[in-house]
Amino acid sequence: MWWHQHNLCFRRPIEEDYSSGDVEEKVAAIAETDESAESEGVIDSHKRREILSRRPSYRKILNELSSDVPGVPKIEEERSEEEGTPPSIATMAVPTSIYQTSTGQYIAIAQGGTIQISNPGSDGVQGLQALTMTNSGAPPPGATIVQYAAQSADGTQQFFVPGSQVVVPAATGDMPTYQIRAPTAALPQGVVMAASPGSLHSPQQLAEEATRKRELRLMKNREAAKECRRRKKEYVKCLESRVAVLEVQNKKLIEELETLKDICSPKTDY
DNA sequence: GCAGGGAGGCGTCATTATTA
DNA sequence: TAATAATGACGCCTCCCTGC
Repeated sequence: MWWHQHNLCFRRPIEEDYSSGDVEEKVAAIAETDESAESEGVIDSHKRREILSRRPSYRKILNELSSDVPGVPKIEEERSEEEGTPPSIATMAVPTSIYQTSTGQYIAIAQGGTIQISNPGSDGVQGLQALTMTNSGAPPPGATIVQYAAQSADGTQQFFVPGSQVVVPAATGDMPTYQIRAPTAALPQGVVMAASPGSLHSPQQLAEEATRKRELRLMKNREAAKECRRRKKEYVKCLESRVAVLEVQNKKLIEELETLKDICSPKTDY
């Protein structure tokens, strides 16, 4: 079976170095080699073991198990509704720009103008808050008013924006409102200007950029670790259920074998 | 109530796998 | 091949159970 091929060995020796890709092809090729080798009595078991001990992905394992076994749920690429993802996030576009606020929140501006806010401590996309961009009212030339229904915004956030853009607080209405615009006029108090990576000069700016990148990387890895643990739990559940099924099958086969033995071995009456 | 231990989750780092 | 995602390992924390 497939999981026997992988031998559930997730950690390969460090000194071993494989190039990525085509595990299945290599396994199949080795299997063919084994068939021909059996006649010669030579099996390259070491090479086979090396390739088969490659650490698999839980997602890949479970998806392939699912294709083999009907009824086994597949791991979806994105989280399902069990995670409580709002419907608007389900169709979330890929962020093209990610900014960080002074309070640590991350703002992703996707293609099409969709804006999401993510809290670093939040659980994945659950922390994302959908924003809407409007041009209502009479914004200054070149300005876009950003309205968002933040649940915990204090209205005093400062956004780090790459390039020469700034985010200007513009309270118009009940919701906190910001404007992203070029600093053609004098900057209001509290507005933060951030240079683009290409124009960073001072060590302080470089350090801030490095810190931002690190925070972003940690946040992504944090979410990845959560997702990985969720997949691992699902994978273990899948294996446990498969063990139960196979035990039942094994028991039935043993019973069937005993029945056939009784039928095929006539009693000798002397 | 309290100490101790096991289980489970989380964040981070290092490493490996995958993708563009 | 570089960038990114995925995952193992480790340490820490919290919760729950058990024995005293």
